[in-house]
Amino acid sequence: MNKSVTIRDVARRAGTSTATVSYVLNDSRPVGAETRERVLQTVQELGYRPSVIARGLQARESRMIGYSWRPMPPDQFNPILEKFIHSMAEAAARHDYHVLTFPYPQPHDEIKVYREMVESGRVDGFILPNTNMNDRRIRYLLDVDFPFVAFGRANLDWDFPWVDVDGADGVHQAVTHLLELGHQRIACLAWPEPSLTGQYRLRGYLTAMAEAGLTVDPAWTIRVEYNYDNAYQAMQTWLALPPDRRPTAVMALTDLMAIGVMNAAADAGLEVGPDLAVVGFDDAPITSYLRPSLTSLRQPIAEIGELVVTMLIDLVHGQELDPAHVLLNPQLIVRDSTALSAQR
Amino acid sequence: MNKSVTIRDVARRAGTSTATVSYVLNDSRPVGAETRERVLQTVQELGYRPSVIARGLQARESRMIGYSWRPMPPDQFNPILEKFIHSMAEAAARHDYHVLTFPYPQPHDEIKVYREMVESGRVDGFILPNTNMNDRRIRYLLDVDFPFVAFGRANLDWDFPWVDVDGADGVHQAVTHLLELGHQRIACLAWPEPSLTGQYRLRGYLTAMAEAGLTVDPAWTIRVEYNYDNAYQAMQTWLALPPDRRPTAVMALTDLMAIGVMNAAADAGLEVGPDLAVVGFDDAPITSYLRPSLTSLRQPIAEIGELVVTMLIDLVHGQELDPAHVLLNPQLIVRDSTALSAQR
DNA sequence: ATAATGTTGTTAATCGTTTAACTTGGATGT
DNA sequence: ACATCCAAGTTAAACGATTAACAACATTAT
Repeated sequence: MNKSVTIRDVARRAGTSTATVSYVLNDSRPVGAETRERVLQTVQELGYRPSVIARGLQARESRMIGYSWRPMPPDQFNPILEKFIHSMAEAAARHDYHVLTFPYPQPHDEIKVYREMVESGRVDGFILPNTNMNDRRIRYLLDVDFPFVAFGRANLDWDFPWVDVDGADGVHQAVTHLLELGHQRIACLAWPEPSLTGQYRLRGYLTAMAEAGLTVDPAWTIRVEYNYDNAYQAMQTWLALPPDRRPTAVMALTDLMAIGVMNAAADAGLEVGPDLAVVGFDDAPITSYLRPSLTSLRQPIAEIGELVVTMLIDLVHGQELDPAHVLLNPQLIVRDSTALSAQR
Repeated sequence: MNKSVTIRDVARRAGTSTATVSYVLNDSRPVGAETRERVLQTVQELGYRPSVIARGLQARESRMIGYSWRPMPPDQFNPILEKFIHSMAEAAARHDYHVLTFPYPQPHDEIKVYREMVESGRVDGFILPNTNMNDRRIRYLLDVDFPFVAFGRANLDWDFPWVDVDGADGVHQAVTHLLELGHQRIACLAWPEPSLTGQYRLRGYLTAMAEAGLTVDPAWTIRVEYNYDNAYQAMQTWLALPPDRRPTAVMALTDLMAIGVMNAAADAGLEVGPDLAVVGFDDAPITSYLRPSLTSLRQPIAEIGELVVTMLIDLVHGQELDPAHVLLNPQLIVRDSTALSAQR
């Protein structure tokens, strides 16, 4: 690890003061053409690069964006994480920022960990995923007035910048698609009450059904914690309903739950597609390789990653956010799990 | 964003010098009990927390670990990334380090991006995934003597610290399992020649077959670029072989390729498991939900993440690495895709 | 001719820590 | 009684940049 070259080395070798070197490098004040050339030349020769730390101290900034996500249990997957981080990292790099990932805090330690980051000057702002009502992280950051942009919404009366996917619209699209296919008894495999995202998505289901003038059998909505087994069992519950109440289509709030539904149906001898339509949410890469392939809702993850980061950087620079709230529509990707006739 | 409180504020309020505050906080020199108490008290009151940037400047360190991975195309998935980053972030945090993720450089820009990180003092070291022979990143970091730990191996004559999963052992385990089930015509769906990981895994196949005294039909090894379609087509090629040369089992080098194989077989009317055994690699969460569920090799990802980070931190602190090279065995998870009789 | 202005450079303070070197006053040893 | 040593502080110099304030000199205006 070779001793790193500092601005002083450059100045000495170029026969100028460090100030001049700095002015040249940052174009922050005119410098005589000749001197300028000499400095640039020397910078090249020595391979000098300013220390981001020293710069950070002077400018009181870290040029780091904090990001922490709720890790999945080993039997589940997060189909969007990779793309999300990567698009954030890319957008950040374009502005000379970087993404700092830190472990998700234990339930009641959130504040402690975030506070640490804030007070030690580790980061200039945060991107917050997995938001929910009364989110303690949001509450804290609002209280101390620290820059952040959320991926997801929270309390309506909290004013903070966010970007979110319109789950209601997505599910509405999907259910409308099912209705157009002729389905009437459509079920929705939802999440427990407290999940805000779950609420929005469920609302999309309910409004689509209402718009179609259909009465929704309460049995068609089952709320379960997010995992495979719960989804599998939920489908079994539906299969046990009398034929005239049994759903012919299921809207599942995630792909993994949709897979549970598909497998339960297949195990009961149904053919997914013709006998039972299934739609998922997230459009995980695996969906297209499943048999049958799974109709799902694709979130514009790359766009969101890019957006939250550029918004955050604007915010850090003290700018007002033009739209401080952005709601993006997911895209319905129709595959075989909602096909009326057998595939292949 | 409240004006942050500095060590000077603490010193003034506690009626001492900043040096004393620093000594108290770092336990770097004895301080009188009374003064010590007063300082700690004041730190509490003001909620003071040292600036990591100022510290970094003084100590010439960033306490950041750089990590960049090759992103997957949208139709593929990286089943281990999330767990890996998270375990790294966790291990790092325990030592007051953090993980900085940056976008994967374009093929010939690797050095540029890494050099930037090194020379600007952004990070104190790197974790390098997706290594390969003649890896430019490794070559560069070795040349400038900058700390890093690789997840994966490279040229045998390059001396650098790494942790890797023993792909040869993993595939050997799997093929042995297939042999024990009575399979003799076992195929291997491999990667193009240049992939070092691919070479190791393929070797495991060849040695297992050799140990069993079986002659390997050259047609049983097909090398393809990593994706679903190529795997699907490879299986079709095998199915077109005359019955006495047609494989009854396939070892695929990744789960996604295994899925391609399974689907091609199913489409050809075979029942995966009884008619054709399939084994994958990585044990993606999805494997257990596939029909049939997929036998696969699980890598100890969390352990690796923890290991590479602690090794790197030792390295950064100038310590010699006890074992500078660690080879971990994957674990074979047997599921239905290698079951002899139909499932359920 | 003199003042005002512009150009190009330097000096030195600053950001928030750490830490080597110094001060002070008391205790200890002979 | 006097040198020595120790304990417990403080002072000030880094670390590597940025930048306000100043200086020197040339140019232009009056």
